Amino acid sequence: MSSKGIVKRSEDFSKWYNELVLKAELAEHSDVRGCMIIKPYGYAIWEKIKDQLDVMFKKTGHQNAYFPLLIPKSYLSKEAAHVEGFAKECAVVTHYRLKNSEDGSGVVVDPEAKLEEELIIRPTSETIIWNTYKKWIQSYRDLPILVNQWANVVRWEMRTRLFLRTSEFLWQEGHTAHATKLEAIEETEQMLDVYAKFVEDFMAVPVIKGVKSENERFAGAEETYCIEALMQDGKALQAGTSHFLGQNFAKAFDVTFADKEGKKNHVWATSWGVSTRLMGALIMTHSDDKGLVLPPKLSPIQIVIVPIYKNQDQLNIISDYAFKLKKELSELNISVKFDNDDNKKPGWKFAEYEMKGIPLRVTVGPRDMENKTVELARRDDLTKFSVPQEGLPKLLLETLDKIQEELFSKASSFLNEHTNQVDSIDQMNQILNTKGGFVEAFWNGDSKSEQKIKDLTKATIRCIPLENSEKGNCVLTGESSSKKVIFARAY
RNA sequence: CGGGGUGUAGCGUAGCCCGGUUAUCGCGCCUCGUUUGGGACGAGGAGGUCGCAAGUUCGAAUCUUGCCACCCCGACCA
Repeated sequence: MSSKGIVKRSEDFSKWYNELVLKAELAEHSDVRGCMIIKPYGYAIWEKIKDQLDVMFKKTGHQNAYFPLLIPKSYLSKEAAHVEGFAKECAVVTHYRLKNSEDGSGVVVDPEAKLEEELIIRPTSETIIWNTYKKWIQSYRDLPILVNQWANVVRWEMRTRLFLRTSEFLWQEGHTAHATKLEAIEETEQMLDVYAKFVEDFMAVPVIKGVKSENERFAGAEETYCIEALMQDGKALQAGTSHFLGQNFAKAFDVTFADKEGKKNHVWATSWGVSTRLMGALIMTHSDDKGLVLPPKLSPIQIVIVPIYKNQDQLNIISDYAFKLKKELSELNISVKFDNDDNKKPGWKFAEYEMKGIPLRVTVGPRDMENKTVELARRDDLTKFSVPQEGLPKLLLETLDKIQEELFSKASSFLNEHTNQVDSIDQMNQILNTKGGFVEAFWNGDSKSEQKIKDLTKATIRCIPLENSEKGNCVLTGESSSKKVIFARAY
């Protein structure tokens, strides 16, 4: 199906990433520019991500709902900053019918079927949701509204990359409405914590929590909280955002509620989202030159059993054992594949499951059956060792946990080693041009300085970390500043 | 939108500069047999609007013009 191997990370990281996505059968390009087909294996990983996040959202009191894909154009113009941020990348529906072309060569848009008001394919759902919340909210008793939706959105990006930035992508967007500012801010922070916890505990990707500078803030938000991850090539990737929207959308859509005293107030809002971009973060954090490396908690298949045999009798004996092991592991909630496909040789299977990132491989051959052992191979560090069949399920369970932990600690070490403090632009450039990574520096808080630094270094402020008490001098102007921020070149 | 590149079988490609009979090779696919502890081997077989359109020519995958699509780098980007 696919030829051997992929280009090395050290040769061409970008190419490595693309080849990996294709060869691990996560996704492929569609015939529409910037759109991707998520293949079953890639989608299985996304489903794991989705299912776990969904549990976490529900535990924090949220419910799922679904709002329409198409939004009246007029909605988008109601919040000024919001339209400014999204207008340039909206796909627009102008007609509702096709007809056969006169020359019979295909179909054409029927000019008679022009829509009175054009429809926008949602780039995000704030506008349609706040238009709806207006109808749902009259009293403080109607609050809070804690709703999430799993959906697809379309943003007509100039340049796209599989999972990292596609014209259409899958995501969840939470949209909540609150009676007080404090409650909305608490919600925003809570969801940021949910994201950070998920990304660290399940994806094994360490993140830095912070808020965005004004320049990088979500269009229409008063404050954008984010988690930032660091990829193996030293570039940053925004992994999730949680926005405190203040009363901007409530005012734009005239959403008010009567408080206990009967006084009318505008509602306070939040929105928060993560997307299939998380797949990109997952891939670029752990994978290596042999292919994908998946953390056990998100791997659709956690253990693969590969039999080695010379004849049907041997296969029968091994199969009996493999099915028994598979059953025992299933009882421990471990997902197992026994690959007894006779058309592929073991070596082919080894390489294939390495490409797919299966965390653990159990190899069983006649020799093993005789010695009552199996061979265990870890995907993350590529070690192999022989272990007794006695007590194997428990050992496998422990090893999966260990892999999960070690992936996280390895990624954390990488992040720490690639976080450097600087106090001059020269130093910043020097770091960014060599090892890359996060650069901590003080900043005077001015958007113009931020832009200037970007022009000089191609680095943007990824975030202003939440815990932050030191003082220093602005890396650009030398002014005294209490804002220690994280710069990086980013995806 | 600027710069670069690509388009030939399911996938990856040679051929193109310098036009010439039946379009190259590898992987994959089908059949049979032998194999199976790190991407097996042999024999046989199937599979092609050479991105699209027009032009030049006795003759076009190859030359000319136009168009389309995608990829990469940049600008842009929650």
